This record gives sequence, C-alpha cells and structure tokens, in this order.
Amino acid sequence: MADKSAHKAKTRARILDEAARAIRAGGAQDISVAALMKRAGLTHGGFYAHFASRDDLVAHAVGRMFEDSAAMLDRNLGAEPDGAGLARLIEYYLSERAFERVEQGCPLPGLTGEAARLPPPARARFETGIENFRRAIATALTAMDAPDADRLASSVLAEMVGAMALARSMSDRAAALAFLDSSRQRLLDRLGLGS
Amino acid sequence: MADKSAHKAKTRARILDEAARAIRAGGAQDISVAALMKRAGLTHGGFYAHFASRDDLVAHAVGRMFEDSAAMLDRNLGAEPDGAGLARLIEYYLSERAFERVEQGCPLPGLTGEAARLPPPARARFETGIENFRRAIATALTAMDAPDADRLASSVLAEMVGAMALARSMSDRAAALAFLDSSRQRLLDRLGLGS
DNA sequence: TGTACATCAGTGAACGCGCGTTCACTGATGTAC
DNA sequence: TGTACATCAGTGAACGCGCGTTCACTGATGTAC
Repeated sequence: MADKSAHKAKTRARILDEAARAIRAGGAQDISVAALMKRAGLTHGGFYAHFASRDDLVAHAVGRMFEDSAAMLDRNLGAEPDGAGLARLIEYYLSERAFERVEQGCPLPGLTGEAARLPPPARARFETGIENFRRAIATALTAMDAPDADRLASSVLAEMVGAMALARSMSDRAAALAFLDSSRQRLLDRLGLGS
Repeated sequence: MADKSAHKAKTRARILDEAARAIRAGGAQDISVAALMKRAGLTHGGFYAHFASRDDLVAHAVGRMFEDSAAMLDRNLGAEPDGAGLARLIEYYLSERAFERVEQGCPLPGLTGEAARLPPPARARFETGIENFRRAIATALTAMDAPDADRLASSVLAEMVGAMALARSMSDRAAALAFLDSSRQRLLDRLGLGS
C-alpha cells in the first residue's frame, strides 16, 4: 500500500513536471491531456486518476512553477547580503542562460499575456507568484536603504519581465541578447549596483 | 464593378477589425474563423473569399495592430518636441485609460508570450512593430541629448511593456493601477522628465 | 431603355481531425488467513 | 509459507464537440448589346 501510493505520487509529479515544461514553452492553452500523458509515458485515460480536470492540472502546474521561482529567488537573493544579492538576481534573470532555459525559467514573461484568461484557481496562484517576486525585490531594496522601496520594486520587476518577454519574442538572437543587456545594465545602474 | 470591389474591401476591413480586436483581447490562438465571421455579420464559409487561411488573417491582423500603434506613437511623440513628447507617451501608455482599452491598445503586452509561436509572416510583422517602437523612443531620447539613447530606449520600452503586461494580469484593479503608477513615476524620474 | 448574360460575395452543409472527458476493463501488487 | 481475494493505477475504445477548410450553390449587381 505504501509502495503503491508512493508510486502514484511519483507518477503525478511526472505529469506535473511535463505540464510545467509544456506550459512554459507554449502557454497553458496549448497543452493537451493526451500529448502530456504520452510524454509522461502513459495513456490519456489514466489522467483522471491524478487530476480532476485539465483546469485542475493547470492550476497545480502554475503553482509548481512559482515554487521553482521562489527557489530561484532564494538562491540569488539569499546568497549574498543586500545589494549584492539583488545584483546577482538581476544578472541571472537577464542572462543568456536564463534566456535559453524557456522550459525551466520564470513563468512571468511567457504567461502574463494569458494570465487574465487562466482558469480562476490557476490565476490566483499566478497573482501570488507576482506578489512574492515583487516583495522579495522590495525586501532587498529596503535592506539597501533605497527610498520608496515598494514602488521601486514594482518598477524593477516590470523592466525585468518586460525585457525577457520582448527578448524572447525576437527571432534574431543577437538582437535579443543585446536587448537583455541594455536592461541589465540600466537596472544595475539605476539601483547604484553598477560594476 | 467599382462598387462591388469597394464593398468587398469594406467587408475585408470589417473582418480584420474584428480579428485585431479579438486577438488583442484573447491572443491569436484563441480566435476562431466561425466566431469572427459571425461577429462581422457573415457566415464562416465566406471567409476564404477574403483570406487564404487563418494564418494569413493573423498576419494581416498583426500588421494592422502595429499600424494603429504607429499612429499612437505619432500622436504622442509628434505632438510636442523632444522630452515633452516622450513624457506624454509614457503617461498615456501607462494610463488608466490605456489599461482599460485592451481591445484597442498596444499589442505588445498581450502578445509577447505567444510571439515566438506566431505563424512566421505574423511574427515578422510583430518584430518590425517592436523595432519601430524602440526606434521612436530612441529618436526622442536622442533629441533630448540623452547619452546611450539606443540602449536606454530598449530599457524604457521593456519597462513600459512589462508594467502593462503585469498590471493586466492582476485581478485587483487598484493594485494594477498602483503598479502602472510606480513605473510611470520611475520612468519619468529616471529620464529627467519628472513634474 | 430593356433584356439576357456574366460575375462573384456570401451561404450553409459537409469533411476529417484533435480535443477533454467517460468508462468498462486488466493485471500487478499488497493484504488476510 | 501458500493461496485466495481486494485494491486501484493505468489501458484503450468511445462519446460529443468545435475547429479549419472545401465546395456546390444562390442571388444581387454590373455589363453588353
């Protein structure tokens, strides 16, 4: 029994992994139950032993993506104190590596456009994700004694997400990377974190 | 004959209008030929007298949206010289009015996420649209004698688009407007255009 | 001016397809005695 | 320890539905004589 339910939990996690991957790559509207189950090595009928519906899966997958994001924030902001952590976050977020890792990175650049049309439970998780991200930046800014940290955090988040979203929509790779670089430079500069 | 082809052009424009509206509201993937034709007061079969395929329509609709955007840029940047025009653009772009007009506004905040998956002709128009927008800002910045105008323009565009994209994904209207306000303020401030 | 004909924008039924979901089932695994 | 039974994760056929696209057609309009 213990083995059986552990096995089931693993299968569920595998489906969720594939879903998060597929949603980051192609949006929540584009995933199909059958394609997902096939990628997880199963047939589509078994899906409903794990999730109540497609919408239920989307909600859990969005939640999972933001757990990954929270870990990414911790890894960067927590590694060094105050400004150094924030600089590290900005540099990572707008890096070539992050640009390439569409399937594993932050869901904000790819999903803002369809956020308003997400099934309600998924949308709620999305909003929590945005707020956590904004708050993490605000905390770092407060620790740096930046004035008006809360509003500044919004502005910084907007530029980070906007830069990645626009860069990812360009087919000319060099132009995309230059675009990221401009924002990286300007952000570090305006926060007094320039090298 | 002249009357007939004028009538056809009008019908085509009506379909294109509805398509642009629907794509801005719900993304390019979400539009359906049948729903669109119904909204244009026609039956779905007639669609192929006007467009070669759904993809062809999407490409033309995206092109149309960026024509609207170009007009919006002209209206704001052209109205006043240099910095005043740019301030006007930023204030308009991040205004409550622009926030509400999802179906008529700039396609960038809503479409960046699916840009990479757009049918190639549509994507090409999308990229031209980004580049025109960026260049318009760069020109204004150059006229203001801002250093490194090209890179700064990228950064400004990223923050504008990111702020609107994130604001539109929030269900709490007050939070969304506050978010826009933060970026509006910070942008004017960092460009030396603060009131 | 009046009539016969050609054009063609728009109609609506039909197509094949992939979707989300349901359901009767199978067969491996874990439990009871 | 060995056997009979219960559980339940996963299977695969089937469903109703909306999609993009095709096509034979209709009927209003513009042209030729």
